[in-house]
Formats: sequence, C-alpha cells, structure tokens
Amino acid sequence: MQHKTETYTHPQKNREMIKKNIQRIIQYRMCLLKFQNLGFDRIFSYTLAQEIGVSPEQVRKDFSQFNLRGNKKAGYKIQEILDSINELLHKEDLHKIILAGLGNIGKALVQYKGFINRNMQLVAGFDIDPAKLKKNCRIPVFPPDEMARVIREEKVVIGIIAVPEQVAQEICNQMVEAGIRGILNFAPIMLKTPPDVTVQNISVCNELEALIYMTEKQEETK
Amino acid sequence: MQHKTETYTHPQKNREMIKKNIQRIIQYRMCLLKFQNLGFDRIFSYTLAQEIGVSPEQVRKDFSQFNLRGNKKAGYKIQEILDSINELLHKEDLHKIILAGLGNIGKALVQYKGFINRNMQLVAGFDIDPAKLKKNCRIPVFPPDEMARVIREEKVVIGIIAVPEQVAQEICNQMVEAGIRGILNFAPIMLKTPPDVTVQNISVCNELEALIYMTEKQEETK
DNA sequence: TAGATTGTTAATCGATTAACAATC
DNA sequence: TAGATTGTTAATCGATTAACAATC
Repeated sequence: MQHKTETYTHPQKNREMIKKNIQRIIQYRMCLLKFQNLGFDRIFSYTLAQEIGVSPEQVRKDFSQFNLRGNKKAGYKIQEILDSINELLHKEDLHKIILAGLGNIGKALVQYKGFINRNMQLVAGFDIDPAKLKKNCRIPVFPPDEMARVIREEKVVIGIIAVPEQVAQEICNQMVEAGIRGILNFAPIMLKTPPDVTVQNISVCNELEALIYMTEKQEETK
Repeated sequence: MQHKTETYTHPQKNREMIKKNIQRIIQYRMCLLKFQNLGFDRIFSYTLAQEIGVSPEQVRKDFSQFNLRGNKKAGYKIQEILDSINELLHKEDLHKIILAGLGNIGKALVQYKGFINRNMQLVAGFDIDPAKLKKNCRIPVFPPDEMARVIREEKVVIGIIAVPEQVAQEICNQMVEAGIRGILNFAPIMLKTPPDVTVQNISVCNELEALIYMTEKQEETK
C-alpha cells in the first residue's frame, strides 16, 4: 500500500488545545451556577478547583488567560465570572442546531428538554424513514433532501450526526456544503471535513471500552 | 561520577494519561478493522496516522509502548496488531454492564444493539418509575433497591449513570458500595468516588457548547 | 497588622515531534 | 542493493505546577 506524498500537517493540534481549555471553562461555569444556587456570591480558586478536580493554580491561570479577574483576599465574584464566561461563550445568543438521524440517540436528543436552558435549540431533525417524519411538532422532522434548505433558511451552523456509519460521511458532506461549520458526531468514524469545520466525536462504546480497561488495570495493580 | 541504575521502572503515569493513550489505541482498533474489511492485511503507520488524525511517529510510539511490533519495510500486520489490542483490552471476555435510569439516554442505550459486537453486555437496568419496570425482556428493568443484589449476583463492575442530576451521587454511592469499579456518567455533575473507582463523564451539552465556541472562534479569525 | 488569596513569572515535567540508526 | 519503514533516543514545546510578590 503506497501512501500519498503530500506533506503531513496537524491542523487539529492547536484546536485540541483550545477545546481542552474551553471544556474547563464550561465546567467552571456549571460549578459556579451550582454554588450560586446554594446562596454563595463569592468563591475561591481553591474551592472551585477542588470541585472540578484541578489545581487552584490551574483555575487562576485559566481565569487570568480569559481575563476573568478575581479579588485578592476575597476571591472571585461568582456573578462577575459567570457574566464574563457567558459573554465568552456567547451565551446571550440562541444557538440553532439541526439533527440528522432519528434513531435511538436522535430520539433521545429530540426529547431532551435541557438545551434551551443553555441557550441552544434543536430546530429540526432529518430522517430517511417516512414513518419518522413530523410536521407540526416542537421539533419537526423532514426528509434528508430538505436539509440544505432548512440549514440555509434558518442560518444554522451547528449539526449533530446520529445516522448509521455507512451514510455519516455523505450526510456530513451535505451539511458542510449547506453551511454547517461545527458537527457533533455520534457515528463511529472519523469524518473528513474542510479545515474550517470543527468536528467533535462522541462514542459511548469507546468510552465504555476505555473505562473497562482502566478498571481492570486498577484491579491488577492492587 | 554517578552511573545509571540497572533497573528500569515505568514511571507511575496518572490516570488521565492512560485514558488518553487507551482512547487512541481504541481508535486504532476501529481503523484497523475498517482496513481489514476493505481487504488489506498490512498497514503502515503513516496510513493509520492520517486516518485518525495523529502523526505517524505517534502511532509507532504508541504501538511500541504497548509492545505492538511492526515489520520494517512491510509495516504492521493488521491481524497481529488487532490480536494484541484485543488481548490488551481483554476483548476475549464478555464485560457486563448495568444501567441506572431509563430516561431518554437510558432508553437509547437499552435499544442499542452494538454492545455485543464489542463484547459488552447490558445485563440490567434500574428505574424508580414502576411503569418502566420489565421482567422478561432482553434487558430486564428492576427497581433501584434491587441494584445491589444484581451487581453482586452477576459480578458486574461497570455501571452507567443516566439518572437526573439530583439523585446521581446517591445512585453512584450505591453502585460503589455494591462493587462497581468503573462508572460512565451522563449526569452533569462531578461524582465523588473513592480513588480506586474510575469515572468517565459524557455531556452532550458541554460538547455542544465547546463546539459552538470553537465554531464562532473559527469564524472570527477568518 | 497578620494572614490569606490572587496573579504572574519561572521551573518542571512529560507528551509530542524530530532525527536517525536499524533493517527488511 | 536502494529505498522505505520501523523503533528508539534526543530535542522540543507547551501545559501544568511551584514559587512568590502584590495586595486586600
């Protein structure tokens, strides 16, 4: 098997780093909301760090990097940090999302009520099975050939792929062609996309396999 | 002058590192299976690397670290590497899994047919809602107070938490108490567990939020 | 003030990448 | 053989941690 001679590049590398940082910021946000609900209006880096399992230095470094400022001695004002994080994450906007594939995962996502609390909205689903089409529902389901139209009309840039592996790449291509710029992929393949499209993969099976390995490893070393 | 000591011991790697490595190994496995199905019986580090989006050096390093050997000039024998990875992941054993919470995600997992192909089996579900209980199904659903009994009788060590946030920690405690050592957690909280219990979190909302951030970041820098 | 906490700079650590010897 | 590819050691790079000055 001869491989192509084009030079190898790592377009994902820098992206991985941003992804990891922003994932931590999102965790901070969830944790801050929790403490706010418990009645606190200030929090120390130490407390936050302990809650999400990182070092206090990491928290301060992260906050500093994203220009989230605290108060020496009195810690961080929860509301202030939340406002900054929300601004950073553009939480004031409603983010429209489309979904391809109304199988088990797709159905679960359509029924999930928590998106709106986080300023996200599933605006439409798409499935090839006529039995799954719905018109006048909270979230309508259309045939796949209407996907491009909906994406363009609603100006959606985020898509979820929950279709079988065999058609995932094709659906991905259609999404990208119509204007989707970020894809959450549940299909167990690496999607090929242009460099300006971000893909995030979720695989329950992979996570379980990793978990099983870790657990057995743990037992061995006991 | 100080001379090197003869014994070489692997430095104790932290859990995050092992997790990341093993996730890559799992991806290699999926990719190797794909190429095997396409009729290839050998593969080069370069090909594999390109397919899953890492460097060829990374692939060779990973394989080397897990003692997976290739052949200079002829690359790696797919079947040989697959056998080694399967052994590493204990793929010859059937891994039993229990599931707490038959909500949207829980239902999707129960209906998912792909576990058995990867030597994993959902042996029971648990839900507090009497309407969701099932006795003589492929995957029976019991009330929560039977969880400890099932875990012990079936010797299950892996559990999935797909219950509401408010009861997640309590269910987690019950699982750990009964012998669960690895938890896949869909609840949006950091579970508190003893150090010998491994937790893997999945949050669709967090992934979507990160994706939205990355996508908007990308647009800005265009 | 004394003590606690932030925020930044420097040091460390370890994963990734580069280089290259081995060898098929 | 000549060329290609593996496998390992060394270099790099950058995230994490430590140290500590600033300051509330």
